Amino acid sequence: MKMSKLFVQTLREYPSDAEVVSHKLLVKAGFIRKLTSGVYNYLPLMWRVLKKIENIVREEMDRAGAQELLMPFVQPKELWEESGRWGVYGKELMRLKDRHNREMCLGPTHEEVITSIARDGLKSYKQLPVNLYQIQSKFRDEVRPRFGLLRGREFIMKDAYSFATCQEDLDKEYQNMWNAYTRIFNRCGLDTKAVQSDSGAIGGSVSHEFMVITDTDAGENDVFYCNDCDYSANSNHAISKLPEAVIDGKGYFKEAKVLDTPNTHSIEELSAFLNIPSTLILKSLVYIVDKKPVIALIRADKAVEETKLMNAAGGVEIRIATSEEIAEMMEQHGFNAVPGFIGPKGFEDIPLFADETVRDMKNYVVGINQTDKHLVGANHSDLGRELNYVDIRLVERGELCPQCGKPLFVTRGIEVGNIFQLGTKYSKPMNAVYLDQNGKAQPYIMGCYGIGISRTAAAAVEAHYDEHGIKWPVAIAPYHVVIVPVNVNDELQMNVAEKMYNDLQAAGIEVVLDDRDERAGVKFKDADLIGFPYRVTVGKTIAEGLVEYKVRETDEQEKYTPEEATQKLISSIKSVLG
RNA sequence: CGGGAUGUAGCGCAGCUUGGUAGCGCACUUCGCUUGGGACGAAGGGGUCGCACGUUCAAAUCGUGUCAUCCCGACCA
Repeated sequence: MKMSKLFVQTLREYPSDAEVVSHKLLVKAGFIRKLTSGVYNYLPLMWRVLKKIENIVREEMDRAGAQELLMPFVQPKELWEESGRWGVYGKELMRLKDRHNREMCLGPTHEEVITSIARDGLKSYKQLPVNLYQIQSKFRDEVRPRFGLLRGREFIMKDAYSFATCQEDLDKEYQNMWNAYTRIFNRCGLDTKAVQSDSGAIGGSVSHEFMVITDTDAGENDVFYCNDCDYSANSNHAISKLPEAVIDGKGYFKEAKVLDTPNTHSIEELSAFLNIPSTLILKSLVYIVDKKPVIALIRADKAVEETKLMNAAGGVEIRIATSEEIAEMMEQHGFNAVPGFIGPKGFEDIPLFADETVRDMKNYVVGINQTDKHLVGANHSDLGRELNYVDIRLVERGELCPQCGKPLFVTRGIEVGNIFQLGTKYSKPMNAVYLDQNGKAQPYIMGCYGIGISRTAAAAVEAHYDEHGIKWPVAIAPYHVVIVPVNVNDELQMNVAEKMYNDLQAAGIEVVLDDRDERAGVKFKDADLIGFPYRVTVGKTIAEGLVEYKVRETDEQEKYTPEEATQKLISSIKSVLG
């Protein structure tokens, strides 16, 4: 490709609306342009990158035995009613009506459609297991799109769905996809970590997310990991061991009694007033899950992880209750205490979840719904109901690995892929069944596996850049090499540059010849910004028969004859591409 | 949806307080000059000032409304 004809407009300045590196650089270097909020044009350079990622994904999925298909972008409401998600998916589901007033949606994911395909086509156990995938644009009407391609509303995704007759086959396919994902991200030049995660609205039980680790704002997830073993998890799913703590207050309280605790609205104030560690206080928190109140009990020095509580309560939406809502709840139950003095007793009709940290607490302090009073020396028998224990605790820095007991570390990550075990979450309600050996109808055991193609591209930029621009990994770079003749009016320089250009192209290398009549500085700036992995400069040293060879990633720089440089480029690039 | 801001040429911005010919830098076109890290000179092209209504002799500028975009909090590839 001749640079003079390449459709690209690099900018001198960063766009004013971009926050994160990948967004700034992709716009400045002329890869993308925003069309409307969260929706981007993929310009020719970007499209080449995306196609390369797609092809890597395609090759590895095919190699793993999956079959590609393509499903519609628009889906009918009826299917979503079958799965029960029309009502629960929320506003991210872009709903629309056709001219006959039939309700439709833009596909944010395709469990429903693939399940309907499967139940029509997979009638016998002899056809299973099967894994079907597609690469397609998705639309999710995100509340707040941001970070350019990292969180667009429209984005390109590879989504795969597996169907099996038993858990064992699902486990096998799950591992198979895990291995494929590891190969895919490696080939894309990305280091990823597979972390345990919450399964969210898509549902299911076991799931992992593939994270590109990046300690910048672009990483929207907190990842806890252990350096001594393989444990790692998204913060919404992480568990930990806690250091030893005082959880029996018998040294402080001889018997259970109500004590005046004036103005102790916070845990800090209460523990200071009573002169006890906060680990002896039982904290009662009120959340609103799907518009209904839920009480969470947890040891007072710890915080609640809302996603865990939401899952325990079986909801899809959670937030902490407002003080007005708490006041209303108090009133309905004949109390008038303010937040800070809430206790579980007297709210027997409200669902209650006690964190595991509560299980072994004894002779502790708890609110009794009376302002300026607490019950001290309390035990579970004083709470007025049986406690059901569940882990709803937010893991924090400094806690210990649940597997090996060493300290956990935390970092930020960009989620570029995930794998879920769905089980029969969709096949059962949608009556998607096959006949087993005994002729009996059985629902498929399903899994689903996603990769954000456009997000992976952006994550690659987050992981590979410097102050001059992008440093694309060779495997996904829009072009491998740029040849820069310093002076296009110098016949010798141009002849050498064109010969190398032709030779490299003949060898299957993707190369751009910067034939613009610009000063060298302009061409170098653009080459660095766009991020060509290799640059060859044909300048004055051609008089001695030498050209300059430069590697963008490492800044390694050498002088070679044109023939040597050509050979070196071919062998370096071929060794990466395999 | 709450809270904060911004809409003026492809990009980045000034002008608005105090109403009167729409400006600057980059990019683009032509010519000259220059050619190893975003040169220089000259001459050009390009704008419904987000939109609507209002006030006024006159609105980018004042008022009302509306739309869009961005940033901070709850979702997810």
